Amino acid sequence: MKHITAVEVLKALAHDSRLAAYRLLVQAGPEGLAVGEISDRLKLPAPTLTSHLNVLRHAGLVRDVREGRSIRCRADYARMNMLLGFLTENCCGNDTSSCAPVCTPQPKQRTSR
Amino acid sequence: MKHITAVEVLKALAHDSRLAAYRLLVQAGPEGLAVGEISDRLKLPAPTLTSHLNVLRHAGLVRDVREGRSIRCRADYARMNMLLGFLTENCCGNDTSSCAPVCTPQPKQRTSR
DNA sequence: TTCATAGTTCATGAACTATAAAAGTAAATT
DNA sequence: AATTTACTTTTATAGTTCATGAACTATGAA
Repeated sequence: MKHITAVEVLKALAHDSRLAAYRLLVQAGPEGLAVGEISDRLKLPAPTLTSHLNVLRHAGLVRDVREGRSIRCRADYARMNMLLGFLTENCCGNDTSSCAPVCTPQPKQRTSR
Repeated sequence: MKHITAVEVLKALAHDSRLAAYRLLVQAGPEGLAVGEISDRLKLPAPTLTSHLNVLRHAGLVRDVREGRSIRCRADYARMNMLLGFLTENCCGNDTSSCAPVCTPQPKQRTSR
C-alpha cells in the first residue's frame, strides 16, 4: 500500500459516522447491508450517508452492487488487511510476520444469497 | 477502546506528515527520536511539527520525555495495539483472536544511548 | 547574566470537510 | 404512463483543519 493511500484509508475511517457505518458492514459480514438499512440504523439522512459512503467507497473500504431498487454494501476485508499490514510494518524490529494480522471472515450461513 | 477514542486515534494518523512522523518513531523503536531529528528528516518547520506531534500526543500514540534541551519522542505501541484490536473486532465471525495482532517490539541494541 | 539551542504557543488566512435541502436518476409497482 | 421507493448528485452554508511567521519558554554553555 502506498503511503498516500494508507492516509486516504485512515481519513475515510477517521469520522464517527463513517467508522460506525464501516463497522456495521464488518459485523454484517459477507451478506452486507442495504444503504437504507445503514441509514435506519445510524439515523442519518440519505444525502449525508451517501456522501460518507462515497468516501468509504473511494478509499476501497466498501464495495456495492445494485439489487433491484436498493444498493447492497459490503466491507472490503482485503483493504482493511492492507491497512493493518501497513500500520504494523517495521513495528517489531522489522519482523512483520509476528504482528501483521489477516482477517478472512467466513459467511455466517452458506444458505444466504 | 471507546468508539470516540478510536476515531481520535484514526484522525491523528490520517494525515501525511503525522503518519510519516509516527512511522519514523515506530521504526526508531524504543530508542525514539528527538523532535529536532524528526523535523530534520521530514523537513517540517518546527511549529508545524509541534502541532502535529500534539495531535499524536493527545491521541496517546506518542509519549515524550525531556532530555536536556531536546525532547525525545517514542511511539506508544499499546495504543496502536488497541486500535488494531478495535479495527479487527467482530471481523471474523466474532472470533477476535484469529485476527487481532499484538506488536511488542524489542530494543534494537542495549548499547546505544 | 548573557547567549545559543530546542521546542512550544499564538494568530490568522487559505484550504478543506460536514451537513442537509432540493433536484435528479433508476427500478419496481400500479 | 404515472407513482412510489431507494438512492445519488448538486449546491449552499457552516464549521474545522492546516501551515507558518512571530513571539515566547526552557535548558545548558560561556
